[in-house]
Amino acid sequence: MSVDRDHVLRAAATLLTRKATASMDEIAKAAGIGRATLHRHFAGRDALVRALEELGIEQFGRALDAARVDEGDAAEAVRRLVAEAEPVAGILAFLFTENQLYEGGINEGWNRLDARVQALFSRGQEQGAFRIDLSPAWLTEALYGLIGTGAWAVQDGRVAAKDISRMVSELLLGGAQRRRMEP
Amino acid sequence: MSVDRDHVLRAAATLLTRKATASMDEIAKAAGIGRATLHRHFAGRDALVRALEELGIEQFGRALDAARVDEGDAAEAVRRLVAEAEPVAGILAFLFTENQLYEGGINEGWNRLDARVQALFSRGQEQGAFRIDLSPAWLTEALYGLIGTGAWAVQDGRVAAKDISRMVSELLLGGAQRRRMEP
DNA sequence: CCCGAATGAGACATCAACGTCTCATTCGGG
DNA sequence: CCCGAATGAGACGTTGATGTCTCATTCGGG
Repeated sequence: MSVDRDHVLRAAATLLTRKATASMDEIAKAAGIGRATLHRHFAGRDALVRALEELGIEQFGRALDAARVDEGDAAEAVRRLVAEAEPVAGILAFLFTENQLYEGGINEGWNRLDARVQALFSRGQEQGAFRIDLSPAWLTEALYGLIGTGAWAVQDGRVAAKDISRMVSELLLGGAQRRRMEP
Repeated sequence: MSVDRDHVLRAAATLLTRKATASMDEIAKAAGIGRATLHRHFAGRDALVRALEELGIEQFGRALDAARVDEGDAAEAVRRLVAEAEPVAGILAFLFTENQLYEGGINEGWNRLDARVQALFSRGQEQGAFRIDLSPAWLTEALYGLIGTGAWAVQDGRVAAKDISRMVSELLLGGAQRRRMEP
């Protein structure tokens, strides 16, 4: 009987990824519960979005952990990160745009995650694996942007789901041009 | 006295890029006109967004023309396109997300533009300049996504405006890894 | 200079979503 | 089995945005 809070959040994330302006009623229906019950668990839309943000931060944090971004070859670490982040891509896409849509305080949790991603790119630069003419800050933005773009492309059927992780990491790391690594 | 329709659209684009949910009243104020006058020129919010879409399509079409994407080295053509598209980046970012936010028919005009961008990437692949394991469709999505991400990053001061064109095209073409072109 | 057209400010009704509340129903532990 | 807790459906008032309308003011061409 008791509503599974996590299940509701995941349903909300799935719907909001597809339609960021979905109403509380639509979210409730998508989660298979009544609107009143939704309000019993989340004080309001803001609270729901904030909870979703917490979930996204936690999940992406786990992805960073699972990808062991501090270990081994930086490029491989980026590939692992993109792959681990794939299940959270939808939530990230929603939150990434949400932060642009509504002006308002950024959740402090993002700063920690941003720092870890930036550290990964910095490490890659220091090891000589990444070019230094693209700033870690921009590479971090691009990582988020490409993950979100990929999530939408899959959503709309423009790219196959099975390819998206490779498409994102390969583009981010190697770009569109044919290349050969330096010796 | 007569209101400059184009000026209103540009003001709306600037505001909506920063806050996609801005009300008609906010848009009117941003354009320096009264809300009633805004309604006299655009039947409603939908009409305004559609007009903005027309503007974006036209401007990006001009960017494609100016970049001469059918001529010369494909990589250089991409650089020219990104540079030419920079002034429209804000509108593109807004429309790109708008198309995700609200389900609804896509303006036919986008198909023509998409086709031209995809043709550019296909040409690059055929000439051996671009890798063939990233589909033109995905590269096109990535181009839009990175332009939008760049516009936001500049908006929020995370990347310097003067760098963004190079940041986008270099990442899109060369990726984050150090590389050397094939002989 | 003068009159018509366009504008700005604001009143007004409408509408959709929100948040709160009630009440009957249902689920599940004791 | 039974009672309490949780749920679903829906009514209700509120709020914010929308679209329409009026009216005084202002601009600019003739």
